[in-house]
Amino acid sequence: MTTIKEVADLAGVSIATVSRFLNNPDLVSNKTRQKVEKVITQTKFVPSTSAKSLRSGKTGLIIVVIPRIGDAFYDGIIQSISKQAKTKGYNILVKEALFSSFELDDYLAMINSKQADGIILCVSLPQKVRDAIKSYHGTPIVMACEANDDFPLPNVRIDNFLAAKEATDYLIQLGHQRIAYISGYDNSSADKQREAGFSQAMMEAGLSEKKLIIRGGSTLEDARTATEELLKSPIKPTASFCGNDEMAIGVLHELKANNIQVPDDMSVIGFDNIRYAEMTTPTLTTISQPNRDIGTLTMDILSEIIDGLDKSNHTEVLAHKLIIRQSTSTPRVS
Amino acid sequence: MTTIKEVADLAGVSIATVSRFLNNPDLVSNKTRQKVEKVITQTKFVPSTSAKSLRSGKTGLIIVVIPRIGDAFYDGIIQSISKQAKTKGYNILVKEALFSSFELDDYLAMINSKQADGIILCVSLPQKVRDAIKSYHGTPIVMACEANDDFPLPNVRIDNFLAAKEATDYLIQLGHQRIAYISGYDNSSADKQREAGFSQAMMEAGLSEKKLIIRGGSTLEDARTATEELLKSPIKPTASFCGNDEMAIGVLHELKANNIQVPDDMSVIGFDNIRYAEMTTPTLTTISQPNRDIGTLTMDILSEIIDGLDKSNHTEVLAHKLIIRQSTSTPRVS
DNA sequence: CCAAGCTATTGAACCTTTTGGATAAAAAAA
DNA sequence: TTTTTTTATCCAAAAGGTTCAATAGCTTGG
Repeated sequence: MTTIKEVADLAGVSIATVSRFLNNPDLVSNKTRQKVEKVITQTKFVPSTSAKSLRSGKTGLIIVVIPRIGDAFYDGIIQSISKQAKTKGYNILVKEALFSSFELDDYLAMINSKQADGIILCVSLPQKVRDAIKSYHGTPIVMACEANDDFPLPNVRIDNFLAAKEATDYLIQLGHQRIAYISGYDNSSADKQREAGFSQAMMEAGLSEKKLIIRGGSTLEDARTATEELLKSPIKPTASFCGNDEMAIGVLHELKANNIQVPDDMSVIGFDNIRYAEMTTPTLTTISQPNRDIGTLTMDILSEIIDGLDKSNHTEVLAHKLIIRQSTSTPRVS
Repeated sequence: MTTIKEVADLAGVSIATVSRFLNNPDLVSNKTRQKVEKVITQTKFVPSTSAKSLRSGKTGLIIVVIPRIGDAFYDGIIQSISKQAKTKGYNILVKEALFSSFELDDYLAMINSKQADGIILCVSLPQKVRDAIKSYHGTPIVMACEANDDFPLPNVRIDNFLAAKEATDYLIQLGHQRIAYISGYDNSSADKQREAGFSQAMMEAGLSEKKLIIRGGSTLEDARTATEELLKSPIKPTASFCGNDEMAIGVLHELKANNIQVPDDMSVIGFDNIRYAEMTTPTLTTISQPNRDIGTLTMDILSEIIDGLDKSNHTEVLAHKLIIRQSTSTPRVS
């Protein structure tokens, strides 16, 4: 591993000059510039990340935390964050916070150890973590798609409450009365908001008695048990609204396995509009989040905070959209 | 940001002792241990990552490069790598190498700058990168699911050639003669192997004239143009074999949009057995890769290399499996 | 009671880079 | 030519840890 010192020696200059060549090339004369450049290319010198960031206090890195690698929803977000990050000179790395495999200590280390210049959270912080970092503030954080109310962090998202209410209103307007809400990721504030929006819509329609809330999750297994519960419920829902598309697709699959026709016997609505939502049979009615815009904006705000602007409590709410496809219809008259 | 010096001062000990408390607690007496512990918890001290790794030459980090966040196939791999990494004391971060957004310089920086203790590549290295690092060797690398032959790196994978040949043989055995191969990710050596296996099977069956090779990709858009090409081909295939499930699902969707019945008018086989493969209509025949085993083994080997063992050219080939579902059948007699 | 052997702690060197102040060399002004 | 200004380079001090060799304080054995 070549060091800056070796490069300096080989080029016959001081290490300060090499460093300048790397960071402020215009401050070094043409002649030396060439000498240094030659040595650097032939030694394949790359400055040590740790030394660089120890000295400068900058890592050039943004860590994005998502609940699960391979969840189609985060595709667009990551891509737009990545793109925007590049224009600001940052590199992004993704951390999976799957099923509490990412623990308190991991969070604290990430936040307090200057491992990155900024953090984008696409997950809600577990209670324990919130408690632990309540007063203190290390690495700047912005939340995307999520938000927590007891410990506010700047965030960019849609109005999950309103979106869920609209979706539920749509089902009600179609004539459904007995409707189930099947939740998504545990521990997601967005999911809680969605559930609240659902309940609100049911209440306003005077259907509170006929609502059913089922704990879903994010795997096929979760969908299976949720569907089971859905089908054996005495309320006999004619429609179900899922906390995310992943869950909705699982439910669709399970309903088919149980010979329940969608939408005739059961309408299904998802949330997120992932790319698979239009590839199911029937295609999935869902709510679309402007994920690329969320990503771009999140990165912009994070970058401003890193540059010293105070954006605490800053909240940006973008527009969602109900996408009507084939999985919803008026309930079959029985 | 508290530093080790501040902790030392507050606890009335030297920084060496604090460091020892952190890394070799058994070398420090009970009394001092308590003093230091108290100060650390109340100052919320977390050692600086960069200082630590600058001095020790270790980062405790493994970077995993995958083609795309949100590709369901990498789910299991990342989870198993993560789990195994944890037992070895490493933390993993994921880098998306999407569509050449991750360039030569990014690769070189990652490999040469000691940013991580090891790298797991779930993508093939672009030619330019291979050329650039041919002789030199920085951070240890192991490939998972992929391999490149001109510049061999230790790798863990299935026999993609054989798997593809088997899948094709299966179609032939069902009675298909005019078969298309629709490729997956560009630049994937695994995909090239699959195509070769397909061609071999067709040749051995004397069907080389009746084969069709279409450049697919990894997005719905790619699937759309590939399906278009598939349908207007003079060869009129009765079966198509896709380089990955993502593509196969897209093709399934496009065929449906064109009113082509699967499997009656067209059999479809995918590759990877992602979780959505059993949720499509019809469910997807595909080849399953033992992705969790691949992940675990890859991490084991990487860890050994980091510890100094020589595993260059080490190749581990695990068993794949053809999973027959509803998307394949004998061709309709016409 | 003293030499020898432990144990717990410390001081200082070191890892690699950035950067501000000092210096030398070159160019411009007097 | 001498003085001033500008430009290019260098020296050395950080940055926050780890670790080795040295030291101080105790205990043990003879």
